Amino acid sequence: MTKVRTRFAPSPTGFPHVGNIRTALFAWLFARRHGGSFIIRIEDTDVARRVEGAVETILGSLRWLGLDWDEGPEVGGKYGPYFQSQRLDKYHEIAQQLISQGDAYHCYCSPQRLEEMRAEQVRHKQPSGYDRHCRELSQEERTKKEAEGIIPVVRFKTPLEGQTKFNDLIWGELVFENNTLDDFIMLKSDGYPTYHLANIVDDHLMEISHIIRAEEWLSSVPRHVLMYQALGFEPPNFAHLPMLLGADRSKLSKRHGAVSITEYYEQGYLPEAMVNFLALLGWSLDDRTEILSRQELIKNFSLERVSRTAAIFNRDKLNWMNGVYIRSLTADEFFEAAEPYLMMDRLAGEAVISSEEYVRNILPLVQERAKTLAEVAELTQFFFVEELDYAPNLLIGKNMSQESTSEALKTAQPRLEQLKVFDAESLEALLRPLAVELGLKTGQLFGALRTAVTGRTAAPPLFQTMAVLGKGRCLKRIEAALDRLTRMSR
RNA sequence: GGCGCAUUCGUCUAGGGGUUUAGGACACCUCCCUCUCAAGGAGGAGAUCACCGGUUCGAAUCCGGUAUGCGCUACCA
Repeated sequence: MTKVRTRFAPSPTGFPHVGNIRTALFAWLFARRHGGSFIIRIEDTDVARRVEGAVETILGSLRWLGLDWDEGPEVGGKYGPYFQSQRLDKYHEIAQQLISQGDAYHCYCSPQRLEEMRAEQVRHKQPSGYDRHCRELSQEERTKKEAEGIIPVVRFKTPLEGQTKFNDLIWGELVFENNTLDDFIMLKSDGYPTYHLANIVDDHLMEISHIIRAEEWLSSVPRHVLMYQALGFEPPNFAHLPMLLGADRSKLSKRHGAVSITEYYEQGYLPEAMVNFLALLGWSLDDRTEILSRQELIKNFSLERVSRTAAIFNRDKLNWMNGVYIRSLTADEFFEAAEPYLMMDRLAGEAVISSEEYVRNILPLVQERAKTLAEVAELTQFFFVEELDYAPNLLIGKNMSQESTSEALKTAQPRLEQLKVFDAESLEALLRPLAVELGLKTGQLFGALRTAVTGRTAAPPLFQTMAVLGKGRCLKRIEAALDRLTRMSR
């Protein structure tokens, strides 16, 4: 195989869609798997849809996921420039060449005429497509149009008959009848190329070996192949990836929830989990392996194992996988990962700054309970608040009354007070026998204490939680709990 | 309307003529562990392999048709 060169060619028209990022991942994996190059090319040929800052966001997302590029924005490369808006001369040159060869022509049709033509076609339920009105214009007709000041577009002169065949690494051999293709626009009247022109020119000039992109481009391939043929260029290999769908099986879009990869960062998904999850959307190693590290992914990735059916983005599975990755972190790594999210919360953020040690003690208690990093601040909130806020009846456990609960807490109070070493072992050694003494089940006593101390019925294990909280806070909270209980009876 | 593609548990998927009582994972349910929640362990339920026909001794796997879905059909990518 010749040197592998793949590219990711986003257009900066908005946020980085997870579907696009998945495409980037596959192209990156393929390049890395074969020791090739991964190139980023910005397809900014649609002036009207260009969005400020989009390029930065896209690049930032790739960096976050660890998808590094060998050529492209910021790093340069000998095939640059990597922004199509800076390569206009190349497209004009090729367009001119095709015109001279008789493989392309100027079209002076107005948008209105095209629109009417389309409406007419729809009305008569005819195949849509350009009617080739300007295909055989004479020199005089053209000079006349030019004199009128009409700026033409350039259309490709698609062969009227014959077939165009090509092989796709994922879909196999595909055949299209040329007469179902119309004379598409290559160069717009604003001087910018359309996707089709810019794409084939750049992929050729940049010596791209494998075009790995989404399935939605599959039906454009014959057009591209026709252009490659007219130009005498060797077409690259094609590999079209199956689509990513929303839960209702329609193209993944905003109404399906988070579609921008940036939202996954914001919600606290780990890049490793995201990469692993995305890789499994349309690709699999075998019938059982789910968790694969970046290195394993690179080592095993192959286009042969890419599926041909569209995949629905399954949020539940992502959550599970993110949990797996969170649990695999060391305490230090988890702290590093969670810190930025903690900083976004006022109380947790203050704690990180004023007593990092305290926070470092807290985090292990929620690590195996968190599905996302953004969740950590919420899970640990009770460690940071001054006053707990909860419904008093949460203190009263199963088969317990207000009195028995008060009694239990009151008995525990002085004993905790007297405890010399306030760690998990000592607490357990103290509280288990206490439950027996009070004639309570451990769940009853511990439940009351848990609510008193955390304000919740679901929390990390009690003894560790109390130990981290410290004797002072625990006693204060138990006192507050007793207050609530007595206030209840009035 | 035309062209193209796809269709295996709710979801992601394995399996590509006999080894399949169609395997795994998420989600769901039960039980175990257990101070709650998680995590972990053991089970369970869940797929007439879209449908119809054909080829074959034998089809989820090959072929044809139908249905459904998706993509393209822009001076958007």
